[in-house]
Amino acid sequence: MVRGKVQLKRVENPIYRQISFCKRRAGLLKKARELAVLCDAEIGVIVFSAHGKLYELATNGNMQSLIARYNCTTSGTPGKGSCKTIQPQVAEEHADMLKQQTSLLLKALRYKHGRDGTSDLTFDELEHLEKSLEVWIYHIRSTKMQIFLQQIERLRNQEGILQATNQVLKAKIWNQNWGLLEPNMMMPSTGPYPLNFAYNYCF
Amino acid sequence: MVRGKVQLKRVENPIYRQISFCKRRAGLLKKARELAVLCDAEIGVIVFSAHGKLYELATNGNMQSLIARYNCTTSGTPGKGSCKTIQPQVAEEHADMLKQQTSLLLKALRYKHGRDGTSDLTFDELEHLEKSLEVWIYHIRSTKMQIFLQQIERLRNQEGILQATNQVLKAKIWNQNWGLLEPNMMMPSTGPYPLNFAYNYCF
DNA sequence: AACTATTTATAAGA
DNA sequence: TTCTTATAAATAGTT
Repeated sequence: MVRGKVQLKRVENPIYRQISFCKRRAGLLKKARELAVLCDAEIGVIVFSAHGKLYELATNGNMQSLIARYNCTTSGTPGKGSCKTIQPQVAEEHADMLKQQTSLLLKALRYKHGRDGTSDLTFDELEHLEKSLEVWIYHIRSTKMQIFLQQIERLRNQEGILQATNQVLKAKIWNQNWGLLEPNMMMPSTGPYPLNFAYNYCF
Repeated sequence: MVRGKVQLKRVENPIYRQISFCKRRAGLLKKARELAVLCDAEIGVIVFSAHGKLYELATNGNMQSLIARYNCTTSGTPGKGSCKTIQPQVAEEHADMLKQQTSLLLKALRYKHGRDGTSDLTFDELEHLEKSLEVWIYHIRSTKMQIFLQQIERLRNQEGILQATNQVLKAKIWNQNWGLLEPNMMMPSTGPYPLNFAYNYCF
């Protein structure tokens, strides 16, 4: 039985802590379900036990769509700090290299052009040009493949959340079109929804 | 006072529903905080009222990191269904176009090459080649710019969540390296963490 | 898992 | 809204 008020501190006995965790977790999820039904709310609860086990509840049946809605609602206040990425640097290097080779080829062609149809380019120069072209093609292909492979992997990972985001955004747009929500919902100030919609949908 | 058991159905009177919502929401968040402290759990609660207002609790102080951890933990079971994207199609078309022009240019160079250093290409043919090259460059640049612009926008949107993901994953890797977690945590079967880490970090 | 003495939450009233 | 209070619900410790 309960002896005195519960102290708001970690239960030290690991057995009791585990029992408490089970009971209170069940209680929390029950409360969440009740709140959702009684008050017409949409609720998500994520619980990680001390050992990393995940328990979850999404009253709409889909945690991803709830997270998507959460991200949409909070999109006006994105996390600060810079996210250093590797890929853009690599692609930038490739781009610079391609630009150099482009100008080289154009220069060679213009040189030939200036000679009024007759070529001064030697066999070796042409061979060099061909090799450059092949290197160029190689880099274009490898860059393209890199991008595609990463796109595919990323899309696979993000598929669910983007779909859910789109559902939420489509619902918002539908509601906007039909004017079923109050004005502040029709023109939310928390984020540029059509922009996010486009980017999330396309990418 | 409470009269009889509460029926698990929507409170019809909107005034009472609103009052119930406030009280029960406060209760739910309190329970969540208690569970987190008493039982050493990490908990996130997201509540959307019927009118779309957001209330949230993340016991670690950062909902994004919790969502990131959630996504990592559930990454073994991604949402089904296809996410149609526009960008890959566009890029594929560009790629095909580039491939055609590449083979065209190589063919022209090989033809010239076969003539043993002397050019049979007329001024018009060279002009055509130069124009093709310029079109090629234009498409490379526009494709590249498209990709970069979308990358930038997407990175801006995803910055926060990816950072948080990385924190969680780095922590996992650190724990793996130092063996602080039990074996099943050191080699989780729910997803390829290093792979996800790499992709999230790079892209 | 089940029990039960208590604490805690909360619906309705003020 | 906030406080009060009667009652339902949750749960800590035990079995």
